[in-house]
Amino acid sequence: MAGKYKEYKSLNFAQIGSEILDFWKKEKIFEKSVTNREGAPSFTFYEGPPSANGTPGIHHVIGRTVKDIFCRFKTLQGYQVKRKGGWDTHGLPVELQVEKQLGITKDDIGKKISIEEYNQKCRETVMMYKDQWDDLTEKMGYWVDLQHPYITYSKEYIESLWWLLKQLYNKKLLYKGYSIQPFSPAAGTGLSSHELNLPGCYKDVKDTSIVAQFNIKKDHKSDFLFKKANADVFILAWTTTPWTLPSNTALVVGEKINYVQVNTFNPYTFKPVSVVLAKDLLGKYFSEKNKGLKLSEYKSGDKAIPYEIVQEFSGKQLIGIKYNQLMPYVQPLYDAEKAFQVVAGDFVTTEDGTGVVHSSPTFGADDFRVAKQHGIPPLTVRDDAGNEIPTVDRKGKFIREVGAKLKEGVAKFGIKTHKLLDVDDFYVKNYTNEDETHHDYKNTDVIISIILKEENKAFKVEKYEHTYPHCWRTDKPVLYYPLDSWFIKTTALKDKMAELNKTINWKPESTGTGRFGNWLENLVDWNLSRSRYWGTPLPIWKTKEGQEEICIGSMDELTNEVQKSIQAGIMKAALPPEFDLHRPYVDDVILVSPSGQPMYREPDLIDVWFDSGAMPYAQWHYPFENKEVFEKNYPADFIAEGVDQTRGWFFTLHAIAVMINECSDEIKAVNLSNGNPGIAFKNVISNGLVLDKNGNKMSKRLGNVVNPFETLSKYGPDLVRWYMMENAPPWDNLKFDYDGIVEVQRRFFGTLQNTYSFFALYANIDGFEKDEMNNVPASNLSLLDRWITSKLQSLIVEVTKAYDEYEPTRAARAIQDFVNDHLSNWYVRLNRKRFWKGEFSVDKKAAYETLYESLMVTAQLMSAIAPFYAEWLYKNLTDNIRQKAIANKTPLRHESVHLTDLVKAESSRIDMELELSMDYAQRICSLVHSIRKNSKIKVRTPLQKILLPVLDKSFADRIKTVEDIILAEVNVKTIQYIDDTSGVLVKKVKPNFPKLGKQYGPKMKEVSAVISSLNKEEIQVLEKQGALSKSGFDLVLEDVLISSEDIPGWAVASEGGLTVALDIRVTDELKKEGIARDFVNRVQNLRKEQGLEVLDKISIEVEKDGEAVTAALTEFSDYISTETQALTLELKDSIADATEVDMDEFVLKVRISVMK
RNA sequence: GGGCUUGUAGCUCAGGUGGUUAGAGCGCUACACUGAUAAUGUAGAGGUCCGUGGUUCGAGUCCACGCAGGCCCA
Repeated sequence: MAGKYKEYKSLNFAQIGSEILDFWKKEKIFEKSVTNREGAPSFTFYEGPPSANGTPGIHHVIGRTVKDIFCRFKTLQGYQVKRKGGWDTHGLPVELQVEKQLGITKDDIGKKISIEEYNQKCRETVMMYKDQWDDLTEKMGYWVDLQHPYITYSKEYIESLWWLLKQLYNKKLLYKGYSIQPFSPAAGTGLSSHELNLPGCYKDVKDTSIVAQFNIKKDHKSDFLFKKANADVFILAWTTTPWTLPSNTALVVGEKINYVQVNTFNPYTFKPVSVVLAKDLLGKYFSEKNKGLKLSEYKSGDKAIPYEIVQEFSGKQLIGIKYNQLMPYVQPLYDAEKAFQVVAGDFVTTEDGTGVVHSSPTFGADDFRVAKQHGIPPLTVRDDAGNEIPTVDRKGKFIREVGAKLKEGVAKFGIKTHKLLDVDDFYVKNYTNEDETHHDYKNTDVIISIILKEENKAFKVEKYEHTYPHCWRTDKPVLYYPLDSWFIKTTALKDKMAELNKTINWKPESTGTGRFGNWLENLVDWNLSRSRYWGTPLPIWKTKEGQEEICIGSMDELTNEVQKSIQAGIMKAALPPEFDLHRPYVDDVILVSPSGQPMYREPDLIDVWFDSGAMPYAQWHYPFENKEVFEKNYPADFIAEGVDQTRGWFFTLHAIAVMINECSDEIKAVNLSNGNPGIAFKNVISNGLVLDKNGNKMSKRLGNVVNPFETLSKYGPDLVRWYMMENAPPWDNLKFDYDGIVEVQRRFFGTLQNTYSFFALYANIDGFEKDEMNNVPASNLSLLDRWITSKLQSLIVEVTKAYDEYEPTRAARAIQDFVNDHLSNWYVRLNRKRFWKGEFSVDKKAAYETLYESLMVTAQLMSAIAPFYAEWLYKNLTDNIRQKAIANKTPLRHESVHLTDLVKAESSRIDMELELSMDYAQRICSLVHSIRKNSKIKVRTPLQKILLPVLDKSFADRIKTVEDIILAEVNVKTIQYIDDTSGVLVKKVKPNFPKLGKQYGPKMKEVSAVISSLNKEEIQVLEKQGALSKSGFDLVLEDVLISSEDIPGWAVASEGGLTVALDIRVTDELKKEGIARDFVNRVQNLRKEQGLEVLDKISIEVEKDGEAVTAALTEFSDYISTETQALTLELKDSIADATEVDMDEFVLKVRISVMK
């Protein structure tokens, strides 16, 4: 014998984890799983790079389990799955961590610390927790190439990024524009969102707020407003920043908000006006107590102003309406015909103001975005150099054109100010430290409101307290201000992106169509610029005046340009070979323009999301190296990350892929040959969050954070992985509960382990050894063997389908149901005797082989989710025949389950009829058990018969094939099939609602009443002739569902259309047999108590006790002897040292002894 | 505020296209079984299917409006 199957007293899943891990490492199984498939079709997976400057958490375990599952399964299916690890190394989090470590701020960079030192520190810090990450990756069994990862800060990676950017640049998809960002005029610098979140930045301040009147132009769209108006019609819009009113170019309403038109009077000029505002905000401006006042009776100057609501309508009706510019000081530079109209925006609320938002595209991010979407121009002018600038300069002061108009207004309306204000004195906030305590001091907002009041353009002016951000350096108010930025023109390919998105298989679908799809529809250009230090530099050089520029797309190109620069006498020396592309070195490179001017690099870095989104190309240093590898692995078949990556990595991958397909002929050719319409990934799973067991977010503050390392080492990786996949689909949030892991262990792994132990125990006793070359022919398999084999084949089909459809939960549950319900609780339980009884026959061999195959295939199917235990199981099943398998080149020659080829389902071995029959058998047994239970008759007492109502012949035929199994399982002698001829069966009918509903609809109640009223004869007619007319309804057989009535006088149970009756009369004969079986049970218990081996033979002595017992033991003595391995069974008058055994109804004295 | 999403037994989850007794596992209780025994079977208790309206002969399922949680974005 080559070797026994290993038997285990107890099982430690964590220990299995570490043992298998050692095996994998020692034998390089992961490496082999990739190299083994050389030449096979490739399945491409892209690893989204984590950042190693934070520690990994439990949520990384679920994300990486999802990734790992499909890579492993595809390998099992025969694909080659290369998976390169990667690290995200740039960006703000790294910078912040360094600043925290060094105790510095951004301001100190270039002063206390050089950019060079700072970036060096970033480079060191970024891999701070790499060891922990690698450790987690390994321990949880996530197979990814950690030896050759891509690193986003590497020179090669950056070169690929530059190449990509240059492709975009060449097609004019990379351009310089502006975006609205927080800006501090006092400090003269932009602020990051992080800086705005510093404590104390948001302060409560009192500002002048204005509800301004925007005068509507009459046209076909606005006509409905003029029909009800008594005067000019105005839309009311509220602002807390009156200084933005001169640059207003649009009004924004909510499409779903309800608005009203009100005829009333202006409270400052007392002129009649007709105003439009949100219905919900009416009460803010019109007092209920003035409701009764008549408009006709109003006299100028009256404090109580009458009003009349003349109509109500939705915001939708206001869209497209034009109005006269409120403060016509400066005209738009372009698209003037689009300016000054009403548009819809999703950010409009009815919490404050008027339900209408005044929009100034140059000074508000929302405003800017909405204006872009609707093609509304900003209000800008050209400066002396010809650049487009907003109406407020970088010092926070109105430009002269506006200043001049304001100065006129001050003079015209005689506004008193603390000093003479000239055209250059109108600062929008007090940035010049004017004396605010001066009694005539008026800030610009106040001056604007006075002018508007005088001009009948202000409906209400009041001080308003709100929180407003301030610059942490200067303590002065921040402005939202247009700042230069480089953009990728994603809007140019917006439709293409949306269209191609439809070719991507999203799990769950809603993330793709909803979250991602909607996001694409509302796409704005991608702001690429970051004013930082540690990141990929923008490869664009410009002359001082900005007339000439160049975008560099490779190291060669840069070297070349530097050479030119040296020749022009600008640069002194060529770049060293190890030249670092980061700041500050790259900033020292000064190139020369065609006209001989020096060109300086644009100081921006690019958004780190571009780094990660470019990984399909940059991970291979494409197109400078590895072209073939890239071509073979583009696009990805599969990616997976958290749902929070939807607008992050998922977007940048998609956006870059779609754009580069348009920009690069090379990529286009690759896509063409790969049949790729231009996407970066075909299938994507976006997994949910991991919450604590109560559904709360994990946080350090709440102290409910689950440590992944502790969890893995306590339960072992497989239990954790299985639990995460089996419990709920990964895209649902997971309520992480240790109890769930314990349950998985007991319910699934425990059962599977028991099944293996059972196999090993008896296989070793019988000396069974798997022989791949010599299997029992199918014709020698028992019914149950064929059944579980069929189930197993069906399982392969089902699990393969689930994995192919990226449904890991369905796969896990199917495997689990197979093992628990079918393999363990039915096949093994019903077959136990076959394994321990008798000689090593063909039938016994068939049983071993069937169970063996079930376990082996289970190991394969589960190996993607629980790779360690599956490996362990596989090795226990196959290690002893490895050498033979290698010699014979049979499937089990592989040392690891992860190197095997998945067994293919054979349809010839699937027997759906049998599966169906067995399903009936299981259900009938359950019903009989339930009757026994209710009648208090234990299973050891045999019963005479089961009555089974038969409604159609095929049902009876099915049951007959599994009759023996049912009878043995529930200890009953026969099944009697009863049909119409028996006279016992009473049929009843029920309406077949789905069918009838379509036909009768509203008459449903009548029909079902008629059907319920059918008597026995009528049912018979319907059944025989297939049709019946009653009460005006023509019924056919398909209109009803026939089932069996309870059988009078019998113990009956029914469930799901299946009815079973049981003869519960216990005859003397049955009673005796029951006693014999009880006796066997007691003897077995004694054997066990006395610690006998399974193979020990015994002799039994029993003290005589009444007729019934004597008769039972005599009559069934052969049976008893066989069951208990007794050589003799003697009835004696008295026995010394006898054990008293309780037989429920009486006590027997028994002695057993071992026979040598 | 917007987009997406979740809400079914004490807990974790199933419940194509609407069809009349809403299921499983765990947990709990009781009984049984016993050559897998730290396993197994059966039964019992446990539900306003988040709420309110609507469509329909019929709604856990479809629609509308809410409520509560989550994510992303403002």
